[in-house]
Amino acid sequence: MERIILHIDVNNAFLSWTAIDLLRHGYDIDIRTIPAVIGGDRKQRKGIVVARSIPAKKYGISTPEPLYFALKKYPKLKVFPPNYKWYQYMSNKLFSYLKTFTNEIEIFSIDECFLDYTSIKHIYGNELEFAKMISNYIKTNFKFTVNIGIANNKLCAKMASDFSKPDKIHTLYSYEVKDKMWPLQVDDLLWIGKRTSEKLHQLKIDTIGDLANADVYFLSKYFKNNAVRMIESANGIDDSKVDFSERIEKGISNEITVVEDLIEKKDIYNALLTVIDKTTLRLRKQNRYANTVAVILKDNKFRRISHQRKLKNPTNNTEEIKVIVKELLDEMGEVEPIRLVGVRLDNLTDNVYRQFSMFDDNNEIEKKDKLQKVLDDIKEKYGEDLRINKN
DNA sequence: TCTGGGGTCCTAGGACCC
DNA sequence: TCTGGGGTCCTAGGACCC
Repeated sequence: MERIILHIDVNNAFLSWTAIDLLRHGYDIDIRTIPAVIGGDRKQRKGIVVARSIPAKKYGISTPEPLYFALKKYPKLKVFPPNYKWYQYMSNKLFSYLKTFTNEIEIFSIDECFLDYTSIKHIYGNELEFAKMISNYIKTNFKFTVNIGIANNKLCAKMASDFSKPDKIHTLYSYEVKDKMWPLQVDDLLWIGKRTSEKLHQLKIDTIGDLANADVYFLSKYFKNNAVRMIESANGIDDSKVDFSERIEKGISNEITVVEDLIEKKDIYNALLTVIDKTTLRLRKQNRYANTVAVILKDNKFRRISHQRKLKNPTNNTEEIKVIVKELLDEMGEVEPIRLVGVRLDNLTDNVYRQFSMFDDNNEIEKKDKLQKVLDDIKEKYGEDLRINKN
């Protein structure tokens, strides 16, 4: 039996959700109807456009582009800060509603998901009618709009939801791929990013149809194992399942752009300390442990440098990770002025299987973990910004 | 005053083992 | 004065998504 997959995508999610937030607080303009963007603080060097309204798009404003450029294109542009907690709330509201129909929903990001309609079609009937129904419900009750793509697999459903916006429902059934997808630029195909599309254009592969009919041996010379996947995608072939199991992150990371470039190693390390606190706390909240620790830096020329280390024993202890981060940072030697510092904890496991060596003091390790728990509890109680004075 | 932050997956090359 | 081949693990960096 052929599968029926829906891809549901919130139109201009962050901007729409901020618009709703503003309206409910008495703001008299719906920022979806004027040239407006959601953007970071330029003084904090976070000045990029995260989302833009459709009127802003008409001035050529795109995402993610520096706010500086966006304002040059349209100086009267309205800029609003992001509110991620609110976005998460709206996101949950949407997904909870969709889960009243089926649990076969894969949350792809904060504002989009796949829904496997195959097994509920006999209950709710024709998928197009169903899509219209949920689309209307969301618009009426949640005050934002979505695009819905309907297809026989995830890839085509996602491609379809992207066709034209906002508040639209598109189908891209397998038999429609040739007519609806092949004429599009190869750049529009999922998983074909900037680098790959540049290479493809050099090879005179410009449309998705060109790629669909390209010779796999020819393409393998340039894209290795990817070539097969790319050609399959262009033909609208995708066997991947809607994965509705609870998503467990493989690794967690935090990074922060610093206000002024850091030159001294000790300043870089100090900036990393705050990041480590944040990341390790997240890890402990999940009751998990990291087997790999990585330090990530971005220099003033926007080059990323990273060093990582696989650990002998998994840990989620802040102090232990600080020591490793320090060592990794020292390993990196001389670096250019640094604008971003980050930490990534990888290869996460649920249980600590500590291989205590006979030289380790088990009591010491247990004490450390207990102290960590006490500190976490204090932070929980008094807020994360509390800094404990060490004497 | 130009360029965020959080993820996943892949690859090339080196180390090391048999 | 020659020097394999396969496999696994690890690291650094790149590409992609939102």
